[in-house]
Amino acid sequence: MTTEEKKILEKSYDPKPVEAKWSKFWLDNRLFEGQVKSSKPKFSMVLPPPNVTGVLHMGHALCFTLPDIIVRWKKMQGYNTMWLPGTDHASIAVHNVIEQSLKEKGLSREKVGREEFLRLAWEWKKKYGGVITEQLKCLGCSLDWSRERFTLDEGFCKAVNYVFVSLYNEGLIYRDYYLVNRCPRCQTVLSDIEIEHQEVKGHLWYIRYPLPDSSEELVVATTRPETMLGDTAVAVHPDDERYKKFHGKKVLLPLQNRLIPVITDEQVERDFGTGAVKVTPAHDPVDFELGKKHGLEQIIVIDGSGHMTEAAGEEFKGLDRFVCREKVVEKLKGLGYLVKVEDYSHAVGHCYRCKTIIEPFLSWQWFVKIEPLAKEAIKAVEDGKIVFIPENWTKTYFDWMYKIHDWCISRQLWWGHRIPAYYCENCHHIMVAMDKPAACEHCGGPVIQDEDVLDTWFSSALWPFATLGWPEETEDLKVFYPTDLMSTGFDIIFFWVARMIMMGLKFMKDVPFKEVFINGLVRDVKKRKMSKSEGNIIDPLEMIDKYGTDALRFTLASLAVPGMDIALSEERMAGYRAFANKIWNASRFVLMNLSEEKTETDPQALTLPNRWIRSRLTRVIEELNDSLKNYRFYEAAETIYHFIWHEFCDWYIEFIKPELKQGNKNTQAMMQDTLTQILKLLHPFMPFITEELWHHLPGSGLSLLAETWPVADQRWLDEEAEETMKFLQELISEVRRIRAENELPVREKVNLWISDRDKSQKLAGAHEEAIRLLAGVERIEYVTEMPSAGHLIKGVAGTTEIGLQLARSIDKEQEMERLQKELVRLEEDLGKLIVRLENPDFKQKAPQQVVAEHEQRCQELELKKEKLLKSLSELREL
RNA sequence: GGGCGAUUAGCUCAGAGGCAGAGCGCUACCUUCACACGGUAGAAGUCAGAGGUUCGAAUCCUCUAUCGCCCA
Repeated sequence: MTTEEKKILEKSYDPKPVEAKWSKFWLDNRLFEGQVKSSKPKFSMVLPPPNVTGVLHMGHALCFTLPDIIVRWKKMQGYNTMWLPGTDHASIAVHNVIEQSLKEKGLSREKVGREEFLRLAWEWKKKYGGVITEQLKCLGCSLDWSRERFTLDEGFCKAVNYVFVSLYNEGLIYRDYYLVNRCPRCQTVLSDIEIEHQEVKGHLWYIRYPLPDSSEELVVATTRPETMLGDTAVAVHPDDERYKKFHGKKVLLPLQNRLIPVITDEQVERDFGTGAVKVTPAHDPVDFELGKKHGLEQIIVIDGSGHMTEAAGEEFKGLDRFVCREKVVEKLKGLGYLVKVEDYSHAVGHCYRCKTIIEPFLSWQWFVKIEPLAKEAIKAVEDGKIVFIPENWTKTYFDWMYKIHDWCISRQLWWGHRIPAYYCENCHHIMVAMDKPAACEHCGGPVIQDEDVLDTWFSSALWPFATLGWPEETEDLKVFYPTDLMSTGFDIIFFWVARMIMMGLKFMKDVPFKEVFINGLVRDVKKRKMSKSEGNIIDPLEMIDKYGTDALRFTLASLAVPGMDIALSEERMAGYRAFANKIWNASRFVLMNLSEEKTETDPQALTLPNRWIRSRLTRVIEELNDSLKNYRFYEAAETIYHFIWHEFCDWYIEFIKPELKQGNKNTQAMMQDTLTQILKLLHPFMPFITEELWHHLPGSGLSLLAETWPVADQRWLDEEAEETMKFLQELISEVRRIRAENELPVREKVNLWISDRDKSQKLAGAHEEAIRLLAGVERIEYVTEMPSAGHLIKGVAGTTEIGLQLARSIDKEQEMERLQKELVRLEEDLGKLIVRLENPDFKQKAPQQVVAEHEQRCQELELKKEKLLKSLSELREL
């Protein structure tokens, strides 16, 4: 930048050109890339890969901004940082997109075939898969794009196959004929955790199952009458007196005219319905277990698309399951089998992708035997090798891990990692291998590969190490695994975090990350989930357009209280846009007041405001480090915000104006240096504006990101400067307050009297110019004896009495009223203190320091009260 | 049914034993020379309710109410 460009700043900050410039600059200069060979300590992370189908939403914005703050902070602290980005192939989501587009053309996946379908999917990925990554770059995240990965790229496929084969060979992956959750719309099975339970208002139908050749009958209650077509038993509790006479008998299944046994099992809940339940092993998870235990036949009456099968009977075959329900009920009613109907609400499983009601479905599927893996994963957290932040998520994690079910990993989809299992067409022998066997290892017959693909989460579970080149022994793997931090939402602790821990421990023999930071959900201002149907989505790109990326990032950081959901408000964002503008203008002021030649600071000759701001800065650095170390982003944001606006701008800059006017070079240099430190501290939160401003300062280098993080040098701490400054601030504020209360316009200059002459002259004497400027004062008098209240308007700064001399005369009544009001307020505070101090228990039991603080405060208030009373009596005597 | 969290200024939220806080909004004054996306000053609270522990509770414990989320 030329000197000319450096000098001139626009009057207000325009984020757009600045953001475009620096995001390109950072990438061009490869500032985000991790180094394989480096003497620095490493800090690595992997980005939770967004779906290729994704468009950037606030959840992403939050989940990516927070760790970016950490990465930039770490990098400036001298770490070799590496944050690996990438995308997830999102099996079901892409599958649905392609199927939809086929449907629009009057085609279906069956019609075009697997090969063509996959060709279309890859084409789609090429075209749209980069959208989300481009949007990510807008956020200014310091991601190492040279290491970008995709869960379906070549290396990843190899890793996935390797894992599948290994686990199979160890007996941790098996194939079973099992009742699984199937989405009839997506036409695939889903794992247990892909099911969302929702309360649904339904009915409880009571159906009569008669005993043949008898007038007796059993009445069963069910929420799904259509499944009765597949009943193979009725179950009662063995101790249920009502039904003892039915033990060992058979009942007639209406509509189907089959005889089914009455079985007894302790699992049966006697309180549910009539205490007798129908058993449909092929269509209900509980009944499935019951059926296995009692050796019952499994009759499939509903197929994978939610339609009735042949086994349901001629009359119902081909009907949709819900149409069939109505028909069955109607039929039962007509034949007198329906006893009654009750309203009943119960939880029903829905597909997490398309919200269709799940159908339990009996079929051959692949499973991961999870217990041995979960055991290690539990231990790692118990041993503190992985820490959840906030820690209450640990409990949730354990709760889930202890009652974990085997994981159904096969999906009846085409887009994804095809299961590396092969079947002999002759003898049906199963072979699991990295590559397709030429022929059956038993009989030499031809082999075909399993049609199904793996659950998307199976591959994402390998993300922290497969992205680093595993199963090859790469340098990246050696340097960057295990990663240091995983930042993600609580909604995928089970889907993803737990499984990464299991797979990492299994295949890398080490945890995939040391800390898991769980951020909240981003909600709208009314705390509702953002959703398209509600129309309450706040689009991050729109916000960036309106307020700038830095403002968006700062808003998210300031609202990120660990463990809490975020209610995002646009007003707040506008506030932080103003903050960006404030920094812009503070920098503008600094630039306008720098002299041409380069100056060095002389720490020995610093004036009060400089000593004060450096002392404060030192404390702020400590506070920031502490907040960031503990992921208290909101706290860090508040600290830096307050420091910049209300200390650096409101007091420091205002205070040094006289010194600058006098051409104090030392102050100039100090001001510039302080601004530099501030820009560094703010950089992780607001990378764009800070980078831009820093480049305007003389002596800047390649990038602020490559600079070192400020160190809290204890030598800068200056109690005396802070004390003096506090007095001057109180003094100035008190004058301003009195001015405002007496409606004195700025132009009407007043004279200021300050008591305690020796002390106050020592504190304020050197800063009269600043006091005059900030308080609108003409002449300052230091006195030992204050003139009486009739001549001055009185106030107290700290414990020092002050008085303002007006050009016009004082309104006695008004002034008395003002003082009276203040006296009342003061006495209230004092009263509370005295009550406490007069309590002997307090003095005895409270810590000495607390007692001392109370006593000191009490004395101060007493002094103040005395002065107020004196002023009042003086006025009264007038 | 089990679990987790919330309830503090008009709004959004901090605070986790020792003076009740911030931002926005509101009121009044101010276009003073970095900034009106600004400055100065101000008003605004039964810290959901009831008990308890403590010298002292918004903060710890128990219960209640309301709202939200997760799991079954």
